[in-house]
Amino acid sequence: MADLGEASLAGRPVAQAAGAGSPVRIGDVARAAEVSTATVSRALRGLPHVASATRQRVLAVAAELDYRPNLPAARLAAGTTNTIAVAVPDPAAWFNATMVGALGREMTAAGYDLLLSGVANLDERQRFIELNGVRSGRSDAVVLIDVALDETAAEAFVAQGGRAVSVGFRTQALSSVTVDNVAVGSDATQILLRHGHRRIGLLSLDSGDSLNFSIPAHRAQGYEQAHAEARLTPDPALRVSTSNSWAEARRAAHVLLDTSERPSAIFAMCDEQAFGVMLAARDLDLCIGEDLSVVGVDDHDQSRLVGLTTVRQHVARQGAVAAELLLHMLGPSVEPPQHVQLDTELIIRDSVGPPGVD
Amino acid sequence: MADLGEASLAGRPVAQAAGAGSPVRIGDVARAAEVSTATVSRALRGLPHVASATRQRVLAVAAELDYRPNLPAARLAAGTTNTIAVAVPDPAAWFNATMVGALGREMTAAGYDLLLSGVANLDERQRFIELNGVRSGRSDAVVLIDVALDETAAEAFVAQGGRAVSVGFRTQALSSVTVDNVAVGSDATQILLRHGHRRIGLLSLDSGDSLNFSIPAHRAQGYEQAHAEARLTPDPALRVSTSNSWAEARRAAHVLLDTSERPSAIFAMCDEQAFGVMLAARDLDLCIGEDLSVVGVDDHDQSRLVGLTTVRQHVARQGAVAAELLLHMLGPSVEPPQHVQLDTELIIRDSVGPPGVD
DNA sequence: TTGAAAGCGCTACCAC
DNA sequence: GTGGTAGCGCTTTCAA
Repeated sequence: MADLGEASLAGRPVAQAAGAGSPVRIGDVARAAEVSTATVSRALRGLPHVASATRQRVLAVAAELDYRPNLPAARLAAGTTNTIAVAVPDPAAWFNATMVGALGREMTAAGYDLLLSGVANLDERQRFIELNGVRSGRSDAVVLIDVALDETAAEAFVAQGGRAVSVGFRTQALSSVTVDNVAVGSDATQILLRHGHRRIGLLSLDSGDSLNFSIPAHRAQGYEQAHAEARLTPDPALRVSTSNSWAEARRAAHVLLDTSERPSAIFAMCDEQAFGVMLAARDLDLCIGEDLSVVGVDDHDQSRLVGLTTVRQHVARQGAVAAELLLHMLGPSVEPPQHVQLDTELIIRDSVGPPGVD
Repeated sequence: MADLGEASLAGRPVAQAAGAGSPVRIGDVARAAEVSTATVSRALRGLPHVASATRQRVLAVAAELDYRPNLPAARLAAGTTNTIAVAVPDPAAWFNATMVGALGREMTAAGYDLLLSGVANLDERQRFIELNGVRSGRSDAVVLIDVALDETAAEAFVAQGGRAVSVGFRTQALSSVTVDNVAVGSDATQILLRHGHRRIGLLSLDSGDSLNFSIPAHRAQGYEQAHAEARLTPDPALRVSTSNSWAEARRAAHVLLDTSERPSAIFAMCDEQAFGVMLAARDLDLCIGEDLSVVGVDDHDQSRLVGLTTVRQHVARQGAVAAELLLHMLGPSVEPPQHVQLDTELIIRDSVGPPGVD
C-alpha cells in the first residue's frame, strides 16, 4: 500500500532518485520511458529485439533516475550469478595473491565478480564445495588454487553440474592448469648436483592438512629422480617439511643445519621457504652460495633481490590461462575438461655455488 | 507441470538429491518434514518460535535431502547479502594481500563472504561505488583499502545508506582504521638524520591515479617535518615517485643515484620500493648500510631477510580492527563512524649506518 | 508454535 | 519490436 501510494503521489521520480535508499525499480524506469519492464530489461542488458530509438530512451531515463538493477533479483530470475568463487589455502601467500590478482583482472574484464575464500583444511574445503555447489546460486564456477579434490570428489562435483578449474593439481574431471612439478624438483636438484653437491637437504611443503598433496610429492619425486640419475641416494635425514612461511622454514632449516653432518645445499619447495633458509644461514654466519647453496621455486618478486636461484613458474600466465578455461567453460558449448601444462624455467642467480670446505 | 509431475511421481526424494542438479527446494523439505516452508525457514536459520522436536525433524530431513538454500532467492526476500565488497588498488601487493587475508579470516568466521575487486583508477573506483551502492543488493558493506573517497563522495555514499569502512585513509563520514603517516615519515627520516645523513632521497608512492593521495603526502610531510626540526631543508631534487613495484623503484633509485650529487640515504615509502633501492644499489656496487642507507615502511615479510630498517605497521591487527568495525556497523545499533588509529614501530636492522665517504 | 500467502525485483516466455 | 505475465525460491507478516 505504501508502495502504491508513493508511486502514484510522486510526480517527480528524479527527486526520488536523489533521495536516500534509491528505491528506483525497473518498473519506475519502464513507466518513465513509457515502455514495459521487459523492454527495459532487454535494453539495459544490450539484448537484441529493441529498436535503437527505444534503447536510447530507456538508457537515458535509467541514467536520469540513477537506476541500479537489484542483483539478487536478477540472479534469482536468470539463474546465473556472474560470480566466480576462488579457494586458496592462504590468501596472503605470494603465489596465491598474485594468482588471484591475475585472475581477478581477467574475470572482472569479462564481467564477473570474484568471491574469495581462504580454505586451509578439510572442513573448510568441504564447506566450500557444498556452499558453491550447483544450485546454491552462490557462484557460476569455482577455481581451486592448490586446494585439491580427489578424483571421486571432483567427479561428484561435476556430476551435480558444478563447474571448476583447478590450479596446481590435476584431476580428470576438472579443467586444470599446472606445471610439471617432477621436472621442477628435478631441475632444482640437478643444478645443485652439477655444482658438486652430494648432501642436498630437502625442505618440503606441508600439505596443509593434505589439501594440496600432489605438489610436494611431485617435487620430491623430481629430487629423488635427479639423485637416481646421478646414481646417488639422498639421505632421508636431510628431509624436513614446513608451511610456506619463512619463519617456519627458518626453524626447519636450523634442524638441518645445526648438526655436524649438515647438507651443503638445500632445495626448498618454494621461494618463501628458501628465504627462511637464507635467514637461518645468516644466523649461523654461513655465506649463501659459498658455505651453503639454496634453490627455491616460484621466482617470487623478492628472489631477485636476495640473489636466489629458483625455478620460475609464470604465475600471471597461469592466472590468464585459468581465466580463459573458466570463460570457455561458462560459454554455451559443453566440452570435455582441458588440461594445460605450462613451462617452468630455471633462473640462475647467486645462491648456488660449489660445496664449501667443511 | 514438469515440476508437479516430478514431485508427485518421485517416491524417493533421497534419490533425487543424489542425482544431478540438486533441485531440492524448501518446499520439498517442508513436504517431507510435514511442516510449512515458513517453519523450515525458521528451523534452518535457528530462529525462535520453533518447537525443538520440529526443528530436529526439519534438520534431519534437510540433511537427508541434501537441501541447499538458494542464495539469490534468500537475498532477494531478506534484502541482505552477507557479503562484503573489498576494494584494493592491487590485490597482489603485499600489504593488500595480507590485509585481505586477515579481513577474510574474520569475516568468514562471522558468516560473511568476501567479494574482491581490484580498483586501480578513478573509473574503476566510480564503478565500484556505484555497483556496491545500497540497493544493488551486491554487498552489505564495503571496505576501501587505500582506495580513497573525498569527503563529499563519502557523505553521498552514506547518505544513500551505504556502509563502509576505510583502511589507510580517513574521512569523517566513514569508519576508518589508519596509522599516523606523518609520524611514519618523521620516524623514518629521523633515524637517518640521527646517523648523520644530510642528503636524504625521498622515494614517494604514486597516488595510483590519485586514489590514495593522503598516505604519500602525509609521509612526505613527516619527512619535511623531521628536516625542519633538524633545521634542514631537503633538496627537492632528491624526490622521485613510483608505484609500489620494486622494478619501478629500482629505476627511480637509479635516477637518484646515478649522479655525482647522490643522496647518502633514501627513505622509501614502502618496503617493496626499498627492495628496489637495494637492487639499484647492488647494480652500482654500493654497499647498503655503508655507501647507502635505506629505510622503508611496512615491515614486509622479506624485510628481515634483507636487513631492511623499516617502520612497521601491524597489518593483521589493522585487518582485525577493520573487521570489528564492519561487524559493529552491520549490527542493529546505529552509531556514528569510529576512527581507530594504530601505532607503528621503528624496526632497526642493518640498512642504516653513517654516511659513507664519497 | 505453526501455516497461508503475499511479496522481494527481475527475467523470459509467448502472444501480438 | 514490444508488452503481459508467470514464475525464480525464499522470507515474513498476520492470523490461527
